[in-house]
Amino acid sequence: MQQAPPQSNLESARMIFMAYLERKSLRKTPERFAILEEIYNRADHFDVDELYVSMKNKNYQVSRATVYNTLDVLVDCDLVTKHQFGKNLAQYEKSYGYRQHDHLICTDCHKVMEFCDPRVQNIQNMVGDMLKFNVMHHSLIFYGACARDNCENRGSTDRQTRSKDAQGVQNPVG
Amino acid sequence: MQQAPPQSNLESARMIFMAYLERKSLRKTPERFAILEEIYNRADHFDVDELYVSMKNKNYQVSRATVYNTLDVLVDCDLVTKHQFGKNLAQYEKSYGYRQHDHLICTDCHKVMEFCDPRVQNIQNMVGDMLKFNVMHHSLIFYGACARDNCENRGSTDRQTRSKDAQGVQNPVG
DNA sequence: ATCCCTGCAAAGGGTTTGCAGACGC
DNA sequence: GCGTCTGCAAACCCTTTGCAGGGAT
Repeated sequence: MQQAPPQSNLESARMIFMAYLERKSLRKTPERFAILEEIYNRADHFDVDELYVSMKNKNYQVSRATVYNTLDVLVDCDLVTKHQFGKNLAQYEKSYGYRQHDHLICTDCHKVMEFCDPRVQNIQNMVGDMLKFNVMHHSLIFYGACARDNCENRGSTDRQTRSKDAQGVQNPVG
Repeated sequence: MQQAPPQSNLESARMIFMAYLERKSLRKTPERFAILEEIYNRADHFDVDELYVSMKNKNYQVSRATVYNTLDVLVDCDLVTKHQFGKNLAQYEKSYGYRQHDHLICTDCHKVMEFCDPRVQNIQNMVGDMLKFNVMHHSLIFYGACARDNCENRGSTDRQTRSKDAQGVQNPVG
């Protein structure tokens, strides 16, 4: 009657982070661990500002510069993945204990869905071999229209006028 | 002893563009066709500024605003594809008469290679069906290390200090 | 005590926008 | 002639950077 505690991933991540900082001779500051914790307590995707505001709302004092800096470190040790979902706004997502997956994005409402297909890995291996390329990771995104009844901006194909329709949305990743 | 004229794609593209502008009741300005021509005479990928400078160098008077505006229109009618190769700098590429392909990017020297694997299309179709998602297009990028002898920045894995190593390169797409 | 890391604010760089004049229709 | 498109420059927004003070080692 009980689920696996969501803390377990956080705990593992914390240990991995600790080891990484040690190995690289980086300092184990409280800010770095607080940011890691905040990320691993979140679901889905987020951008820098969402993370920053979220921590501010919990009265945790951090600066944007530190958030940026720490995210770089976390991406480097593979605890966080950075995405560029077609906008000029980096999106992040925890990656430890999260099964390998790729994304579908609705170009109307910007909803993000996930899927997993092992053939992607096969392609990656084969192409890497053929082109003598040591592939470390990949990004696969399908863009299209979702089937939600309440999908916003449905059929707004008119990007002729300089409008904010498809670009100015603050929270693209639901 | 003669190759297929590179103009043929340009001619087709021009006609498609013409029809599109007509259908959308947009104006057929000389700037729009000049930009289309410049793009279809280029090879590989480019960013907005490269295109802008390239036209300036040929003494063709255009403004950046018009380049941005026209690229939007061209992307909308599928004559040009827009990429976000992990940086905050949009890259573009002509897409008519160019076989469908995906990309490998060297994280050291930023060299871009292309490959084509039909299985990607299969995955796209299957995932779209399963998740009731009308997939229009996709982006698949493999990141890794190329095998070139003269690959720059090889092994610069230290992104700890705030450096420009992996980010500040001006011409990432060779 | 050292010097890396944080926080702040300013700078940077790509993209968007407002406005006036030009020109396709 | 009307209304859209262009060109210019300023505004915008995310991200990076410089610097001084603070805290991890």
